[in-house]
Amino acid sequence: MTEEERLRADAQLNRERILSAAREAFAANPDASLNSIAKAAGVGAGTLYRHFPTREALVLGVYRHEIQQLVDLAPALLEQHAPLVAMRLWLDRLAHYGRMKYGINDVLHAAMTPSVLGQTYGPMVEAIDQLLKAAEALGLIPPGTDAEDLLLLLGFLWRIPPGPRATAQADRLIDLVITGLKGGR
Amino acid sequence: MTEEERLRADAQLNRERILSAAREAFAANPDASLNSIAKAAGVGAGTLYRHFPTREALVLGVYRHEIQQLVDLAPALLEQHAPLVAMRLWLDRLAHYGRMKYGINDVLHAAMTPSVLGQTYGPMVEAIDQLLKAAEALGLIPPGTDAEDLLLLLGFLWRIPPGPRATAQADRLIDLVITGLKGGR
DNA sequence: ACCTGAACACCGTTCAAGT
DNA sequence: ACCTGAACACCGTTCAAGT
Repeated sequence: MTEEERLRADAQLNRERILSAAREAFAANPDASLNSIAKAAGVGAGTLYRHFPTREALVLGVYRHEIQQLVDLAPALLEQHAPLVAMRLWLDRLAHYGRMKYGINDVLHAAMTPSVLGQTYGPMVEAIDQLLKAAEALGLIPPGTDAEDLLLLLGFLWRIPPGPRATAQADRLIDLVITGLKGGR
Repeated sequence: MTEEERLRADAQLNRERILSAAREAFAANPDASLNSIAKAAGVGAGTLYRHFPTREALVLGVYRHEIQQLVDLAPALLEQHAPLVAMRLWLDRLAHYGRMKYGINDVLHAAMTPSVLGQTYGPMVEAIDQLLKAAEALGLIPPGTDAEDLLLLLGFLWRIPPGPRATAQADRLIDLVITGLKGGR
């Protein structure tokens, strides 16, 4: 990233310290306070706020790579599988992220909101759109399903109550969604 | 309610003052602080906390009647319409609640969580179950869909971004869900 | 039996002062 | 140009003291 290069050396170091401390803190407790993260990072509160003006921005910074992996996975799956199989596998992967307790729930929620910082929202929608378009092209689903609609619908994935039944419930609901997508075909 | 009758007269009055103040406060701002609500109700903070130990409990108290109306609506609709039509109308109503900005989003979220205070969760699941069972009985949908699954899935209704497109988006997604329920029939 | 409201620990956010 | 950290206003929650 060019933006990162332009930072002064100490600023760059602080940024990495904050991200590292936040990663640990969120893993232990998704609601960790920003002040406590700043302290753990050995950094003034104001420094954290300049690097990450909002809580969402910080969470997004922490999970940037994970989200990118998810986005990159869509075209990769489409190369190796039939569209609806790729869709299914991608949704399983999304559900997997939803189930980890790293507080990634919040980030995906943030990634789902077409907010100002939505550098992540766009790519997520695009990934889903690729999957939809591939299935449409083969006539597997009726055309016209909106990728943003689907992303909104998929929000249930990170609200599944944790526990041994979580995976089965996710599977059942993904089945229902895919059936809905096929629209009677 | 027998419990309410057993309250001392002043306690009963305070309870009503709190609910009334909370209703107004939440209408203006769903994130209104509990202290500010206690002050607006002319009541000590401790009093609010004894009546409603958690924020959820207070929000639930405020919207108790609205939720009850929604629950009662399911059997009423089933008497006058075919099961899938009743389902559709009920979901429209649910979406309508989701769209009002009264902070009812929070309450429905609370009503969806099988939490300790779930006096509302049970009835909501039951209402959905009635709609599902009626459709199953006529073979309109395959048997076995779990009402709790469906309620979880429906969470998108109160996360629809407000605006002129909200209604249309809700309609599209409800269509998709109903198609998914029908499972190819 | 119920209520009050000061007090506590903590939160997000800002900003003067430093380097 | 960037950082520090005290300070501010506010939060949820508790609990001794009242009636």
